[in-house]
Amino acid sequence: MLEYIILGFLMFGEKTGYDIKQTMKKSTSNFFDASFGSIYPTLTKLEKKNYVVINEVLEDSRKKTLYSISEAGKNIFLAWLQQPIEFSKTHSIYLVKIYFYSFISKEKAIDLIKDFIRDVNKAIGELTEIEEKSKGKLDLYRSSTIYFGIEHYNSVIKWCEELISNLK
Amino acid sequence: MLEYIILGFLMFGEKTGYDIKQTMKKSTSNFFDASFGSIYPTLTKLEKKNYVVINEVLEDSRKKTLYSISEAGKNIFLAWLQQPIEFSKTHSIYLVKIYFYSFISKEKAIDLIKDFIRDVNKAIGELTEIEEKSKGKLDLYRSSTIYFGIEHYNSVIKWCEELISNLK
DNA sequence: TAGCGCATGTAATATGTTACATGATTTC
DNA sequence: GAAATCATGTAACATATTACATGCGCTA
Repeated sequence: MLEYIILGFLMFGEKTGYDIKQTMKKSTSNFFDASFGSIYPTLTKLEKKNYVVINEVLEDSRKKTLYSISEAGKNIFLAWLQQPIEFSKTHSIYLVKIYFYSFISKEKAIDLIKDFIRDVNKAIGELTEIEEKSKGKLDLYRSSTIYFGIEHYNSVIKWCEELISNLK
Repeated sequence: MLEYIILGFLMFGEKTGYDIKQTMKKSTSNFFDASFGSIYPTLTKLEKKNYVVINEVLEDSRKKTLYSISEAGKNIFLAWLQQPIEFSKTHSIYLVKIYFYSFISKEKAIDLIKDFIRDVNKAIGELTEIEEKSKGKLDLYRSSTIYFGIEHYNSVIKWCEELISNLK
């Protein structure tokens, strides 16, 4: 999976491993993120498969390893992209915990859910900031996914609040 | 994670590994699921830690390995449950793909999104069936998570439709 | 008697995170 | 001169999936 996503980011232009991590943080992190510990080994793997090409440069007196996508890389990326969207059920650990809340007191449950709402609101704030900054810079698809994140988190909060009011 | 979730299911009563899988399918699979290949080894691990107790029985001339939660198991489960809900960003692979749709034609993108909507609708149908069957049988928390799934999928469809209409 | 559901389990494989390790450059 | 950011990478560890392997009991 990560292989394709990295290729996707390289479709927008050559990048270092560090750049990829930054781009993820500022764009897909609300629905997909990866660590350096997976990005660098994946880039090495992609290079061995000849899907990316390495270009060592000295930029601003700082040496960088720039990766760019090869023709073969573009081909397999586009083939993947045109395959049906796999409908994978979203792994939401927060729901799992709430699922079992009948085993704790109502008051404790409400407190925990309220704390959670605070965290979700924080995430909305971060995403809104990203949305503001990227205004006009992104294509419809990319800006829609950010918008989706905000909408989704809002619906999570709404659901939490309804749950609390039903509990009372 | 799975360790706690299995303990949670055992809080409702003793179960076999197979039972746990079935229960997940009929309750949490829209936001959390596990395979036999992870359930059985986890049960063994929990037994070694003395968090569950094994009870080999012969039920309907069929031998079963029933697991029940121990006092120690209840304690660590409840301790986990009362800790703050970790706000983990949801991993949604479908969004990743759509994020890169600027690299395919608008027509192709619309077709793929429409196919996806069909799959999501199918999932809503399955969840609605589960909701119908469990009506009145579940506590507020558990029924809320099912309701959440339906609401969430509906919002995914709404978002997809808006995206399509914006594309046109 | 074939196939399905019940029931348990292992091995190979995939996939990724966290922590560690290093070192340069830039900003305060 | 300290701290933050840029930049790359490895090793230990965690976690889970898929495929395989096995076998019983029920039903069409």
